[in-house]
Amino acid sequence: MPQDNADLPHPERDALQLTEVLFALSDPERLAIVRQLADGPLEMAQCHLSDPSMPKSTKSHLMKVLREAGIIRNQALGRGRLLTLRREDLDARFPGLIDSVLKSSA
Amino acid sequence: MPQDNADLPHPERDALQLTEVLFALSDPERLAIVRQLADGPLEMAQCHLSDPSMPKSTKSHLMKVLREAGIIRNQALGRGRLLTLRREDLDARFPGLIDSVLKSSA
DNA sequence: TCCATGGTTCGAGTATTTTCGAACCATTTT
DNA sequence: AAAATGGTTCGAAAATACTCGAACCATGGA
Repeated sequence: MPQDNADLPHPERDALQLTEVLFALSDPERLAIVRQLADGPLEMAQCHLSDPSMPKSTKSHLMKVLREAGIIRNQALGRGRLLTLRREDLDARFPGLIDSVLKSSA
Repeated sequence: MPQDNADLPHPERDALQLTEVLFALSDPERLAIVRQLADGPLEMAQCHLSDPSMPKSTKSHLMKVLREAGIIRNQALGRGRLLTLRREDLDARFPGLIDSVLKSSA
């Protein structure tokens, strides 16, 4: 019986709030995650943080803030999680924002 | 003896931090202030907040966060203060960022 | 079926931000 | 010089956010 629940809530495109997005991006660790996802989806286990010894609950919380802001999609994949930057939604809602943030943080 | 002290510290252009800027912009009240300054400098007394009854110490603190992030300049003018969006510094450091934020919040 | 792997959730403690009054400072006006 | 105007700074209290262990959940492999 695959795909029971384990599905996390994601805000609709139209519900994305600029200030929430900016807040989520204002943390260096979260921004680093977003940058890793800029080149395409990544399994969460392959998404590494600056501090490799960080507890998984903390890592999970970082992802939650990004997901609830609508910046990333977090879906079940095998026994792990696939993270995707919601670039199309972000571009539609806040044109140029993600591009400039990614370029500025390069 | 005019212009004794009363001069606040402002970060140099090169010292601006993207995450600090994003954080400062992530508050609705602060973002609203930035939008008012988009059309040119404004005397602080003429810069109105969503809640007109907000104490002046709170207003001053909002300005402090924006100033310390390097988003606005706050200089003495007469018996008040002149607020200026540091658009050139921001554009030089984070091309397109302020434009997209201003457009997205319009 | 049992176990290992990868993650989420919850709760409590900690740290950071926000809020706001009181005190203070500078400039202009009277 | 005194008072009014416009702001900053300093605490301290309240609200938010972060951190992390423990418990739990789902999937895949032995």
